[in-house]
Amino acid sequence: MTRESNKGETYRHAPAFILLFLARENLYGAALLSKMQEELPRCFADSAVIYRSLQELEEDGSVEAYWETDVSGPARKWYAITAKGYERLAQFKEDIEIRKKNLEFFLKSYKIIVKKD
Amino acid sequence: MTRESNKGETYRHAPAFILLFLARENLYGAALLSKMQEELPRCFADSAVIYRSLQELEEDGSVEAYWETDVSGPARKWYAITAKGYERLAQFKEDIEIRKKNLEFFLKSYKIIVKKD
DNA sequence: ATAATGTATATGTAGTTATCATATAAATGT
DNA sequence: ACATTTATATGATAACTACATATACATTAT
Repeated sequence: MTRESNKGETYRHAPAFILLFLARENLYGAALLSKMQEELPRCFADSAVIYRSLQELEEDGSVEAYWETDVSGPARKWYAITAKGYERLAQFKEDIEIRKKNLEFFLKSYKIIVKKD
Repeated sequence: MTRESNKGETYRHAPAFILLFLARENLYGAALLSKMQEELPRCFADSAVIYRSLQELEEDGSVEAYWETDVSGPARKWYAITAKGYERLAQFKEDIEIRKKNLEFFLKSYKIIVKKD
């Protein structure tokens, strides 16, 4: 492998997980990142992934944004999931179920191969 | 999203799954691809992924190759997993367990959000 | 006043990965 | 001879990732 760096562990989950978190509550970018880092077993996101994915989701119409300027500190751009975002979230869910099955196939087969728990 | 094409669903599993299949039995590229397409819920691999990943794994020392020329049809390049390949497979297993947890987090949260089975 | 710090959004860019199409080659069928 | 089948391999473009860096505003310290 050219890739011995052990980097590149995000696996394109970003939009799916962002929509998931926004389905629970409206969030601005930095808060979204914090929540993900707290709650995900291994968080795949850094601020670049978050902000760029949010931009893409906004262009796509999956989320809507509004600025909060009346708080202390720099303005926050809050995001809310839209009807289209819920549709995409449902599609991601179908996709993730299949991906999970693939991973389960791997782990089941691995267990047989190494013959130990 | 710039990416409305609904393509790009491989998520970098290729080397992990190739090593898994080679841990069960030696295979040549085309046979490996067939097995994967049969056994994986959604196969992420096409022949380009298979052959390029096999090359990378060979350069890496994770697999060894030998040619079979005494069969009908074009020569087959068989692959066997090495000790180093088993090490990498074990690393992939650790990685996949965590990724599975992320997906389970997604599905569990999704279930709560949509409030239906 | 102004300099440093903290919070938040955003982008530059180089390296890596994925996709689809296409190329090469040998044996077999007609 | 020519097309078909099986098999390995690569070219080119698009997409994605990672880490660094930039921009901006407000608060706090000097």
